[in-house]
Amino acid sequence: MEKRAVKSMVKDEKLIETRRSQIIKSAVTLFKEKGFHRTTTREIAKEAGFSIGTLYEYIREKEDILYLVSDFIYDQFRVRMEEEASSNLKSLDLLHLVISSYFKLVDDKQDEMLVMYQEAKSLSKKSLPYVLKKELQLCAIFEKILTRCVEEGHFALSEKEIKAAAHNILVFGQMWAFRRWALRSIYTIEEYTNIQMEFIMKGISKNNK
Amino acid sequence: MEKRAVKSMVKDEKLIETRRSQIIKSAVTLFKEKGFHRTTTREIAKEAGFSIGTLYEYIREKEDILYLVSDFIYDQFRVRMEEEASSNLKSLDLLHLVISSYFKLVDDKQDEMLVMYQEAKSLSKKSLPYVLKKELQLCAIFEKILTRCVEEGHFALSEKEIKAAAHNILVFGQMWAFRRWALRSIYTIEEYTNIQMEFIMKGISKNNK
Amino acid sequence: MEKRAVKSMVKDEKLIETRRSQIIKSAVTLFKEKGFHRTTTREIAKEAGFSIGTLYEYIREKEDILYLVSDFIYDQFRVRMEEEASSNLKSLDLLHLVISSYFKLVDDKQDEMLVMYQEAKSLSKKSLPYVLKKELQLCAIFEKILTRCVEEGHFALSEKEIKAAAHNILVFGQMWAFRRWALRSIYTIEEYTNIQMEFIMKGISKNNK
Amino acid sequence: MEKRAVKSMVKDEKLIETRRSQIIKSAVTLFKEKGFHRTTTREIAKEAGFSIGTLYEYIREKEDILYLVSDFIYDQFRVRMEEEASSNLKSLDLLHLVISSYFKLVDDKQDEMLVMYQEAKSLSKKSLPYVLKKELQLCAIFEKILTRCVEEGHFALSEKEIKAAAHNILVFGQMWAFRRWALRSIYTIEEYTNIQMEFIMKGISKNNK
DNA sequence: TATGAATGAGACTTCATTCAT
DNA sequence: CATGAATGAAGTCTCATTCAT
Repeated sequence: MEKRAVKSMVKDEKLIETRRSQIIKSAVTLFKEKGFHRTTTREIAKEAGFSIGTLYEYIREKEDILYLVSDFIYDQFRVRMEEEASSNLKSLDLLHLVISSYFKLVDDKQDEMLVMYQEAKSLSKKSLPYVLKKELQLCAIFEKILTRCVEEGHFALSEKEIKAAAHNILVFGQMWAFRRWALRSIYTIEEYTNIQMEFIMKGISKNNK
Repeated sequence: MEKRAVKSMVKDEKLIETRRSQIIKSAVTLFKEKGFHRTTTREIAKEAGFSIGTLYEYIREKEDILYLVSDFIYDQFRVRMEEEASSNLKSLDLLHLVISSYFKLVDDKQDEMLVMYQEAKSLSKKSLPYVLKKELQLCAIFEKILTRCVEEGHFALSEKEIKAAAHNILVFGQMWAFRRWALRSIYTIEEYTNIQMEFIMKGISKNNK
Repeated sequence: MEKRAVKSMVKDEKLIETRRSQIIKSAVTLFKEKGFHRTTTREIAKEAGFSIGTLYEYIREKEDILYLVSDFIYDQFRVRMEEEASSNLKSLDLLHLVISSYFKLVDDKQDEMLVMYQEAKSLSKKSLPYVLKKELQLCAIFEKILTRCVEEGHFALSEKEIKAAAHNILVFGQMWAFRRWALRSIYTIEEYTNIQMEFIMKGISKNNK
Repeated sequence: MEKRAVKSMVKDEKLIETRRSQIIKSAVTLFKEKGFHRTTTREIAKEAGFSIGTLYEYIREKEDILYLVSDFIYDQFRVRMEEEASSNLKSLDLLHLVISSYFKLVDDKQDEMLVMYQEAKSLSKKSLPYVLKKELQLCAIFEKILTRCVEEGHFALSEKEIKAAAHNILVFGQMWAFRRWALRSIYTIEEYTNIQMEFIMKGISKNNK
């Protein structure tokens, strides 16, 4: 199974989906502001426009909400990036494209990113593996493109170097969210993208050294 | 002032120092395990070996503990890295040295790092600026060395590129802690250091592109 | 606004009223016995027959209870006295009537009076003005009657003397509660009323001196 | 015994007296400001200029301080008033003199008065009788003078009326302290004294009615 | 299904009092 | 006699979760 099941008292699957997306939306708004621990379930229900009782019809415990949120955000990212990654471009161009649209996405979803990276550690042992797996899926997108680049001779990277590069790209995106307190006063997202893009491309380049 | 004052009811400065380092030690142990929010002040006091009353003789509120912990960890890093950074080496060698000892340090203090990066967001508006400043001080260490390298003609980097590079180096270190769930199964710290070192050095290198 | 708002988490206004009067009743009982400061919120909840959590659904903080109690007691007095004060009597008879029924009321609500006068000083800056205003409303009832008496030529009192007389009457009532340790062993309430009534009537009389 | 014994660990009686008057002075200052319950023993010790440990060498428990304070204030009043009461004047003049100097004293010691009347109810069962007795002693001063006045034919008052009058006088003084929130904006102490003096004198006068 | 009042464990924090130095 | 660090009981308040309606 790709997703961890979150038990609901309600049968109507459609309704579950509707309610849960309301929950997620409200939760993101609030977590952004005050973090997971300082947000109460009551607040989430209120923000979502229904009662605390109703909230608990769609989740079993507070932690479920954090999982739903994380899951949702990751899916958003994955879907968008897989879309880009399926473009019919030459591998090197694709790499550029996906990196820069990833950065753009991060800038767009800055708050969501922040929530995810700051609250992920609050996930229970039960949920964490699911979320980490999603992170690896994002990683895999870059790995695949990088592998193609290597296969097509653009770079000469070992397996491990490819993995490292993929992680690095991902983290460079996350940085823009979690270090925004420092970065935003120095760079626009375009500048940041350019500088990091060059850093990455040189960092995985062949010759040199 | 470099540090935020944390009020204590006790007068004996020596004792304050002793007790506070006991508090810090215990807090790190517990935060590591359960995070700041899930750790109770009672647990911290107990772990430190004294009563809850005594704990509150040395701090004013729970958040003080998080500040003390952050402050302590940053100081540890800064001191160690400033030591390294004052080595009498040629700039390029110094860069290598400081980066690799920084990575070693991160590996060593993995738990502390994790605590710091995961709980920093729980710091109050009051404490946060002090902690962010400390992060920038670490950043500055790398900036200085990079600037020297540029001045000595090893790289051709703009001001903004230097800053980006410094942040990147710092984050590559932090990654080892906060992505250890993925990285540790792929790399040893030495491998990780080598790969990232190469990535960095190429990333800031002159030619190529 | 005449009353300070006390926030409740509960929406049902009827229920709020019910619960709050339970709270007030319990609080009076306990404050009587041990005073505001020595009474715990837990005890109040228990006495009221619900849990501490429920108590806090109807108040925001302990001090709210004291305010509710004061407010309630004052209202009781005001309502009863305004009723009497609207009797269709000649002014002088009305004065006698209202004074003696006020004394009777004080005797009746001895405990409540005591609580109010002993704990009022524990009211926060936030609540105090509201309660003092209520005290002045009681005062005003006597002032009005006295003014009519003066207008009808029964007494010759200046504005300031009227105010003093009103305060004196009020305090003579309160005395019966807060000096009961001394007075009850000397007088019955009827005796006390008679003696003080004469004292008052002579005290504000015309001739003499 | 006139006074309740307050146990001390220290033998030197002189020292006990010195320290206790320091304690009383500090306590009055603080009680004035925040009341007995909100004042901590630590604060009292600090205000008095010695350590909490030392404080507890001279008292057994916090409540002792309240007793000492009450006892001290009453003594002040009694001493001053007995002085006045022993003047060689005709009874009626003496009554005027003692009443007006009592009112003056009350105005002078407004804060102490307030403390006493507001915190007395916090006295334990153990101390209360002693303090009430002191209040009765003050009462007795007026009773004695009034009795003389009656004996000398100035008024025609029964035993019970004398007692009531004495209580009334006392309470009129206290009022100036505990209703100062209302009275001070209407009267100066001289006005207040004059108005109440007339009220009292008429209130106990013979003829009329 | 939806509601929201009720619950109570448990969190943080204070402070009177003790006792070794 | 003086000190002040240590103690821990007890207080206020919060909030996730339940359940009758």
